[in-house]
Amino acid sequence: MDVFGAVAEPTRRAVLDLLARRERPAGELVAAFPTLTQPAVSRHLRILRESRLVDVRADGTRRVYSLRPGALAELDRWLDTYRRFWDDRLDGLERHLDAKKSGSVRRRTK
Amino acid sequence: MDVFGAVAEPTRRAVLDLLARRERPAGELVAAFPTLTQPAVSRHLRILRESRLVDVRADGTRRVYSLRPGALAELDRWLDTYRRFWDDRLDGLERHLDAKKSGSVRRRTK
DNA sequence: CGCTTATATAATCTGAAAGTTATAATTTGG
DNA sequence: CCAAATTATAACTTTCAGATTATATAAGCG
Repeated sequence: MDVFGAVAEPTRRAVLDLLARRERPAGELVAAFPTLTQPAVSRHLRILRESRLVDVRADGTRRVYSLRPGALAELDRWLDTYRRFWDDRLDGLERHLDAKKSGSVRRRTK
Repeated sequence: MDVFGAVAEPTRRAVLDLLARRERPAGELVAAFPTLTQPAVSRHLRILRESRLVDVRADGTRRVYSLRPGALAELDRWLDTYRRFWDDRLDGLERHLDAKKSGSVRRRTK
């Protein structure tokens, strides 16, 4: 599965959101989705692994997952082609600069 | 179908790529995919319409499709959360500025 | 060692997505 | 009007992603 397919799934985006804050062992991620079974989450993690969106490191029996930067950059590059369609008022650049200066995550503008 | 799901499909991304250069009637888009039938492409166009990624305008019997900026901005906003993970070397900003200055589409860096 | 804990994999089921053929709807030109 | 052209929709089939249950694998602990 490619990166586009990987992030198309809401649960997987939620996993990425959790990992964006901090790395977590698989069990914690399983617990974060009470409506899903452990194998279901494990399968999502496998897909995220295979599409290079996350890293895993062993810690005893635990498997600690962390976000992996590179893969999402592919999405960003794809968006480059289209960015000019809404970017002409420089909003995107302003957001970009703002995010960098403050070092924090920008809130939605609208 | 949401925007993430819409762009997850390779054919639909190819349609967006074609529309990024210029607007095109449905028939031209159908012709661009010789391995698919007309209804198959028409269905993809419907999905792109419903997810607000394209606009349609009637021209006689023709239906002229064009790219619609707003929807992809949602993807861009989602990426904002993760951008800092690969943006620390300022590459993303440089690309951003470069693309704006040159007014052209940046080639892949690697 | 076994037993428990943590996670992954296998086998299977199910529903949704995407493709096909056939047909409808709409506009235009003669 | 009628026929051709263009596009959309309907009905159906097939493929595939995502879920479940059951089981395997592997590490830590008494």
